[in-house]
Amino acid sequence: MNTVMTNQTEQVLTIGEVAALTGVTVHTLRYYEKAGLLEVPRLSNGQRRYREMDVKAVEFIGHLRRTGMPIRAILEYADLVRSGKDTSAERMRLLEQHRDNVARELAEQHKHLVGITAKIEWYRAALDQADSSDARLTETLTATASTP
Amino acid sequence: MNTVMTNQTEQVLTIGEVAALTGVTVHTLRYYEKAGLLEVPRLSNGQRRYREMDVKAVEFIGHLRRTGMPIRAILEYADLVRSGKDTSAERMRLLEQHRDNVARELAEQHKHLVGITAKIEWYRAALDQADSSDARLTETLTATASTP
DNA sequence: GTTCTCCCTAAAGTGCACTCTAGGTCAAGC
DNA sequence: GCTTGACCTAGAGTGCACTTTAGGGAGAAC
Repeated sequence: MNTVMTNQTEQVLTIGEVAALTGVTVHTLRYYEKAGLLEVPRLSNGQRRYREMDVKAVEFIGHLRRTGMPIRAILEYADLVRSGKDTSAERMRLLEQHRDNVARELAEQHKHLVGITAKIEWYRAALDQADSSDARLTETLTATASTP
Repeated sequence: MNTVMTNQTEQVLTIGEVAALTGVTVHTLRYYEKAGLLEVPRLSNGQRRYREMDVKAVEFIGHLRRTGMPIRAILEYADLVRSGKDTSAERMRLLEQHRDNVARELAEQHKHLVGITAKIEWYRAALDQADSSDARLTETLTATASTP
Protein backbone atom coordinates (compact mmCIF):
# COMPACT_ATOMS: atom_id res chain seq x y z
CA MET A 1 0.00 0.00 0.00
CA ASN A 2 3.02 2.25 0.44
CA THR A 3 4.87 1.47 -2.78
CA VAL A 4 2.94 3.25 -5.45
CA MET A 5 3.41 2.02 -9.01
CA THR A 6 6.60 3.78 -10.28
CA ASN A 7 6.93 4.57 -13.93
CA GLN A 8 8.93 1.73 -15.48
CA THR A 9 9.48 3.56 -18.74
CA GLU A 10 11.34 6.51 -17.21
CA GLN A 11 14.58 6.89 -19.09
CA VAL A 12 17.79 7.67 -17.28
CA LEU A 13 20.95 9.14 -18.75
CA THR A 14 24.64 8.72 -18.05
CA ILE A 15 26.76 11.67 -17.06
CA GLY A 16 28.24 11.80 -20.55
CA GLU A 17 24.82 11.95 -22.13
CA VAL A 18 23.75 14.76 -19.83
CA ALA A 19 26.93 16.61 -20.67
CA ALA A 20 26.21 16.29 -24.39
CA LEU A 21 22.59 17.30 -23.86
CA THR A 22 23.14 20.32 -21.65
CA GLY A 23 26.55 21.57 -22.70
CA VAL A 24 27.81 21.28 -19.13
CA THR A 25 31.02 19.25 -19.02
CA VAL A 26 31.22 15.92 -17.24
CA HIS A 27 33.75 17.47 -14.88
CA THR A 28 31.46 20.34 -14.03
CA LEU A 29 28.49 18.04 -13.44
CA ARG A 30 30.51 16.13 -10.88
CA TYR A 31 31.71 19.41 -9.40
CA TYR A 32 28.14 20.65 -9.02
CA GLU A 33 27.19 17.46 -7.27
CA LYS A 34 30.11 17.61 -4.87
CA ALA A 35 29.18 21.23 -4.17
CA GLY A 36 25.74 20.00 -3.15
CA LEU A 37 23.70 21.48 -5.99
CA LEU A 38 22.55 18.07 -7.19
CA GLU A 39 21.81 14.66 -5.75
CA VAL A 40 21.90 12.13 -8.53
CA PRO A 41 21.02 8.48 -7.93
CA ARG A 42 23.70 5.84 -8.58
CA LEU A 43 23.87 2.32 -9.88
CA SER A 44 25.32 -0.27 -7.54
CA ASN A 45 28.71 0.28 -9.16
CA GLY A 46 28.60 3.96 -8.30
CA GLN A 47 27.80 5.34 -11.73
CA ARG A 48 25.37 8.24 -11.85
CA ARG A 49 22.07 7.89 -13.65
CA TYR A 50 20.27 11.17 -14.34
CA ARG A 51 16.47 11.10 -14.34
CA GLU A 52 14.53 13.73 -16.24
CA MET A 53 14.14 15.79 -13.10
CA ASP A 54 17.90 15.74 -12.59
CA VAL A 55 18.45 16.99 -16.11
CA LYS A 56 15.85 19.71 -15.54
CA ALA A 57 17.70 20.66 -12.38
CA VAL A 58 20.96 20.91 -14.34
CA GLU A 59 19.23 23.15 -16.84
CA PHE A 60 17.79 25.37 -14.16
CA ILE A 61 21.15 25.63 -12.47
CA GLY A 62 22.37 26.73 -15.87
CA HIS A 63 19.86 29.57 -15.90
CA LEU A 64 21.02 30.70 -12.49
CA ARG A 65 24.74 30.33 -13.16
CA ARG A 66 24.67 32.00 -16.56
CA THR A 67 22.96 34.97 -14.98
CA GLY A 68 25.73 35.20 -12.43
CA MET A 69 24.22 33.60 -9.35
CA PRO A 70 27.11 32.28 -7.23
CA ILE A 71 27.30 28.58 -6.45
CA ARG A 72 26.83 29.46 -2.79
CA ALA A 73 23.47 31.08 -3.46
CA ILE A 74 22.31 28.23 -5.66
CA LEU A 75 23.27 25.90 -2.85
CA GLU A 76 21.03 27.83 -0.45
CA TYR A 77 18.18 27.39 -2.87
CA ALA A 78 18.89 23.68 -3.34
CA ASP A 79 19.05 23.21 0.41
CA LEU A 80 15.63 24.79 0.75
CA VAL A 81 14.26 22.45 -1.91
CA ARG A 82 15.62 19.45 -0.04
CA SER A 83 14.68 20.67 3.43
CA GLY A 84 11.43 18.72 3.34
CA LYS A 85 9.49 21.67 4.67
CA ASP A 86 7.35 23.86 2.46
CA THR A 87 9.82 26.58 1.65
CA SER A 88 8.13 27.65 -1.57
CA ALA A 89 7.62 31.20 -0.38
CA GLU A 90 11.24 31.65 0.57
CA ARG A 91 12.52 29.99 -2.58
CA MET A 92 10.33 32.26 -4.65
CA ARG A 93 11.69 35.23 -2.75
CA LEU A 94 15.25 34.14 -3.50
CA LEU A 95 14.48 33.80 -7.17
CA GLU A 96 12.69 37.13 -7.33
CA GLN A 97 15.61 38.82 -5.68
CA HIS A 98 17.99 37.27 -8.15
CA ARG A 99 15.73 38.19 -11.06
CA ASP A 100 15.71 41.81 -9.88
CA ASN A 101 19.49 41.81 -9.56
CA VAL A 102 19.86 40.43 -13.05
CA ALA A 103 17.43 42.94 -14.48
CA ARG A 104 19.39 45.74 -12.86
CA GLU A 105 22.64 44.30 -14.14
CA LEU A 106 21.27 43.99 -17.67
CA ALA A 107 20.18 47.62 -17.58
CA GLU A 108 23.65 48.60 -16.36
CA GLN A 109 25.33 46.64 -19.09
CA HIS A 110 23.09 48.25 -21.64
CA LYS A 111 24.28 51.66 -20.47
CA HIS A 112 27.89 50.56 -20.81
CA LEU A 113 27.07 49.27 -24.27
CA VAL A 114 25.77 52.69 -25.20
CA GLY A 115 29.08 54.19 -24.11
CA ILE A 116 30.96 51.74 -26.27
CA THR A 117 28.69 52.35 -29.22
CA ALA A 118 29.26 56.09 -28.89
CA LYS A 119 32.98 55.50 -29.21
CA ILE A 120 32.44 53.33 -32.26
CA GLU A 121 30.39 56.09 -33.82
CA TRP A 122 33.17 58.52 -33.03
CA TYR A 123 35.60 56.28 -34.91
CA ARG A 124 33.23 55.93 -37.80
CA ALA A 125 32.90 59.70 -38.08
CA ALA A 126 36.66 60.12 -37.83
CA LEU A 127 37.29 57.53 -40.53
CA ASP A 128 34.67 59.06 -42.80
CA GLN A 129 36.45 62.39 -42.41
CA ALA A 130 39.79 60.80 -43.17
CA ASP A 131 38.41 59.19 -46.33
CA SER A 132 37.43 62.52 -47.80
CA SER A 133 40.59 64.26 -46.73
CA ASP A 134 44.37 64.05 -46.89
CA ALA A 135 46.96 62.23 -44.81
CA ARG A 136 47.82 65.23 -42.63
CA LEU A 137 44.30 65.51 -41.36
CA THR A 138 44.26 61.80 -40.53
CA GLU A 139 47.39 62.33 -38.46
CA THR A 140 45.81 65.22 -36.62
CA LEU A 141 42.70 63.24 -35.90
CA THR A 142 44.52 60.43 -34.19
CA ALA A 143 46.78 62.77 -32.29
CA THR A 144 44.12 65.04 -30.88
CA ALA A 145 41.49 62.42 -30.40
CA SER A 146 39.58 62.99 -27.18
CA THR A 147 40.52 59.83 -25.26
CA PRO A 148 40.33 57.22 -28.01
CA MET B 1 57.03 77.67 -32.79
CA ASN B 2 56.80 74.08 -31.63
CA THR B 3 55.39 74.65 -28.16
CA VAL B 4 51.81 75.58 -28.71
CA MET B 5 50.07 77.41 -25.86
CA THR B 6 48.99 74.69 -23.42
CA ASN B 7 45.90 75.21 -21.32
CA GLN B 8 47.09 76.46 -17.94
CA THR B 9 43.70 76.00 -16.32
CA GLU B 10 43.50 72.25 -16.91
CA GLN B 11 42.71 70.65 -13.59
CA VAL B 12 44.38 67.47 -12.51
CA LEU B 13 43.19 65.00 -9.90
CA THR B 14 44.90 62.77 -7.38
CA ILE B 15 44.36 59.04 -7.45
CA GLY B 16 42.03 59.31 -4.46
CA GLU B 17 39.89 61.90 -6.19
CA VAL B 18 39.64 59.79 -9.31
CA ALA B 19 38.67 56.82 -7.16
CA ALA B 20 35.89 58.83 -5.53
CA LEU B 21 34.77 60.18 -8.89
CA THR B 22 34.71 56.93 -10.84
CA GLY B 23 34.01 54.33 -8.19
CA VAL B 24 37.17 52.45 -9.12
CA THR B 25 39.30 51.85 -6.04
CA VAL B 26 42.75 53.35 -5.62
CA HIS B 27 44.18 49.84 -5.65
CA THR B 28 42.47 48.99 -8.89
CA LEU B 29 43.60 52.22 -10.54
CA ARG B 30 47.20 51.37 -9.75
CA TYR B 31 46.58 47.80 -10.87
CA TYR B 32 45.24 49.02 -14.21
CA GLU B 33 48.26 51.19 -14.68
CA LYS B 34 50.69 48.39 -13.86
CA ALA B 35 48.78 46.19 -16.30
CA GLY B 36 49.43 48.78 -19.01
CA LEU B 37 45.89 50.06 -19.49
CA LEU B 38 46.80 53.57 -18.42
CA GLU B 39 49.77 55.89 -18.49
CA VAL B 40 49.27 58.61 -15.95
CA PRO B 41 51.73 61.49 -15.58
CA ARG B 42 53.52 61.91 -12.25
CA LEU B 43 54.75 64.73 -10.10
CA SER B 44 58.48 64.77 -9.38
CA ASN B 45 57.77 62.89 -6.14
CA GLY B 46 56.11 60.09 -8.05
CA GLN B 47 52.48 60.86 -7.28
CA ARG B 48 50.01 60.40 -10.08
CA ARG B 49 48.06 63.33 -11.42
CA TYR B 50 45.09 62.41 -13.61
CA ARG B 51 44.18 64.80 -16.41
CA GLU B 52 40.67 64.88 -17.80
CA MET B 53 41.68 62.52 -20.60
CA ASP B 54 43.02 60.06 -18.06
CA VAL B 55 39.74 60.12 -16.15
CA LYS B 56 37.87 59.64 -19.43
CA ALA B 57 40.11 56.67 -20.14
CA VAL B 58 39.29 55.18 -16.74
CA GLU B 59 35.62 55.61 -17.47
CA PHE B 60 35.92 53.98 -20.87
CA ILE B 61 37.86 51.10 -19.37
CA GLY B 62 34.92 50.82 -16.99
CA HIS B 63 32.54 50.44 -19.92
CA LEU B 64 34.69 47.67 -21.33
CA ARG B 65 35.32 45.88 -18.05
CA ARG B 66 31.74 46.01 -16.86
CA THR B 67 30.67 44.42 -20.10
CA GLY B 68 33.13 41.61 -19.53
CA MET B 69 36.05 42.52 -21.75
CA PRO B 70 39.15 40.89 -20.27
CA ILE B 71 42.06 43.06 -19.18
CA ARG B 72 44.16 41.38 -21.87
CA ALA B 73 41.83 42.58 -24.60
CA ILE B 74 41.64 46.09 -23.20
CA LEU B 75 45.42 46.08 -23.16
CA GLU B 76 45.49 45.23 -26.86
CA TYR B 77 43.25 48.19 -27.51
CA ALA B 78 45.35 50.49 -25.34
CA ASP B 79 48.50 49.35 -27.11
CA LEU B 80 46.94 50.24 -30.43
CA VAL B 81 46.05 53.69 -29.12
CA ARG B 82 49.63 54.24 -28.01
CA SER B 83 51.26 52.70 -31.07
CA GLY B 84 51.62 56.09 -32.71
CA LYS B 85 50.32 54.76 -36.00
CA ASP B 86 46.79 55.37 -37.23
CA THR B 87 45.11 52.25 -35.94
CA SER B 88 41.63 53.73 -35.85
CA ALA B 89 40.22 51.13 -38.20
CA GLU B 90 41.53 48.25 -36.17
CA ARG B 91 40.49 49.77 -32.87
CA MET B 92 37.01 50.29 -34.22
CA ARG B 93 36.95 46.69 -35.37
CA LEU B 94 37.91 45.51 -31.87
CA LEU B 95 35.18 47.60 -30.30
CA GLU B 96 32.59 46.44 -32.81
CA GLN B 97 33.50 42.85 -32.15
CA HIS B 98 33.17 43.36 -28.43
CA ARG B 99 29.88 45.20 -28.88
CA ASP B 100 28.55 42.24 -30.88
CA ASN B 101 29.71 39.79 -28.23
CA VAL B 102 28.04 41.81 -25.51
CA ALA B 103 24.81 42.08 -27.49
CA ARG B 104 24.80 38.32 -27.95
CA GLU B 105 25.52 37.79 -24.27
CA LEU B 106 22.73 40.15 -23.24
CA ALA B 107 20.30 38.26 -25.45
CA GLU B 108 21.47 35.00 -23.87
CA GLN B 109 21.04 36.33 -20.39
CA HIS B 110 17.60 37.54 -21.28
CA LYS B 111 16.68 34.02 -22.27
CA HIS B 112 17.96 32.67 -18.97
CA LEU B 113 15.99 35.37 -17.21
CA VAL B 114 12.86 34.13 -18.94
CA GLY B 115 13.56 30.64 -17.60
CA ILE B 116 13.91 32.00 -14.10
CA THR B 117 10.77 34.07 -14.42
CA ALA B 118 8.85 31.01 -15.54
CA LYS B 119 9.90 29.25 -12.35
CA ILE B 120 8.82 32.22 -10.28
CA GLU B 121 5.43 32.16 -11.99
CA TRP B 122 5.21 28.47 -11.22
CA TYR B 123 5.78 29.23 -7.55
CA ARG B 124 3.25 32.03 -7.60
CA ALA B 125 0.62 29.71 -9.07
CA ALA B 126 1.49 27.02 -6.53
CA LEU B 127 1.24 29.46 -3.65
CA ASP B 128 -2.06 30.86 -4.94
CA GLN B 129 -3.39 27.32 -5.03
CA ALA B 130 -2.17 26.67 -1.51
CA ASP B 131 -3.84 29.85 -0.25
CA SER B 132 -7.26 28.71 -1.40
CA SER B 133 -6.77 25.16 -0.20
CA ASP B 134 -5.78 23.11 2.84
CA ALA B 135 -2.45 22.00 4.29
CA ARG B 136 -2.46 18.58 2.65
CA LEU B 137 -2.54 20.03 -0.82
CA THR B 138 0.35 22.30 0.08
CA GLU B 139 2.33 19.24 1.07
CA THR B 140 1.51 17.49 -2.17
CA LEU B 141 2.52 20.49 -4.20
CA THR B 142 5.99 20.64 -2.74
CA ALA B 143 6.45 16.91 -2.99
CA THR B 144 5.42 16.49 -6.59
CA ALA B 145 6.82 19.75 -7.84
CA SER B 146 8.36 19.31 -11.28
CA THR B 147 12.00 20.15 -10.48
CA PRO B 148 11.56 23.09 -8.15
C1' DG C 1 42.13 -11.96 -22.68
C1' DT C 2 43.25 -7.60 -23.70
C1' DT C 3 41.88 -3.27 -25.58
C1' DC C 4 38.61 0.45 -25.54
C1' DT C 5 35.53 3.56 -23.65
C1' DC C 6 33.18 5.20 -20.26
C1' DC C 7 32.89 5.79 -15.61
C1' DC C 8 34.76 6.85 -10.52
C1' DT C 9 37.31 9.74 -6.45
C1' DA C 10 40.39 12.92 -4.09
C1' DA C 11 43.15 16.46 -4.53
C1' DA C 12 45.98 19.69 -6.79
C1' DG C 13 46.25 23.28 -10.31
C1' DT C 14 44.64 27.23 -13.19
C1' DG C 15 43.21 31.86 -14.63
C1' DC C 16 41.25 35.91 -13.63
C1' DA C 17 40.71 40.24 -11.40
C1' DC C 18 41.36 42.15 -8.00
C1' DT C 19 42.79 43.14 -2.88
C1' DC C 20 45.79 43.50 0.77
C1' DT C 21 50.32 43.87 3.28
C1' DA C 22 54.66 45.62 4.53
C1' DG C 23 57.46 49.11 4.54
C1' DG C 24 58.22 53.43 3.05
C1' DT C 25 58.01 59.02 1.36
C1' DC C 26 56.17 63.47 1.82
C1' DA C 27 53.61 67.83 2.92
C1' DA C 28 50.44 70.15 6.03
C1' DG C 29 48.77 71.25 10.55
C1' DC C 30 49.33 71.54 15.53
C1' DG D 1 59.29 68.20 15.84
C1' DC D 2 55.89 65.11 15.44
C1' DT D 3 51.54 63.29 14.10
C1' DT D 4 48.28 62.58 10.42
C1' DG D 5 46.75 61.26 6.12
C1' DA D 6 47.41 60.60 1.44
C1' DC D 7 50.44 58.85 -1.52
C1' DC D 8 54.19 55.20 -3.32
C1' DT D 9 56.15 50.09 -4.67
C1' DA D 10 56.73 45.12 -4.83
C1' DG D 11 54.84 41.24 -3.95
C1' DA D 12 51.81 38.06 -1.60
C1' DG D 13 47.05 36.63 -0.80
C1' DT D 14 42.07 35.92 -1.94
C1' DG D 15 37.81 34.08 -3.94
C1' DC D 16 35.62 32.04 -7.45
C1' DA D 17 34.52 28.51 -10.69
C1' DC D 18 36.07 25.50 -12.77
C1' DT D 19 39.79 22.09 -14.81
C1' DT D 20 43.22 18.76 -14.65
C1' DT D 21 45.77 14.98 -12.71
C1' DA D 22 46.67 10.58 -10.78
C1' DG D 23 45.17 6.32 -10.14
C1' DG D 24 41.76 3.35 -10.71
C1' DG D 25 37.10 0.04 -11.88
C1' DA D 26 33.68 -2.25 -15.06
C1' DG D 27 31.66 -3.88 -19.00
C1' DA D 28 31.34 -4.39 -24.17
C1' DA D 29 33.92 -5.63 -28.59
C1' DC D 30 37.27 -7.93 -30.97
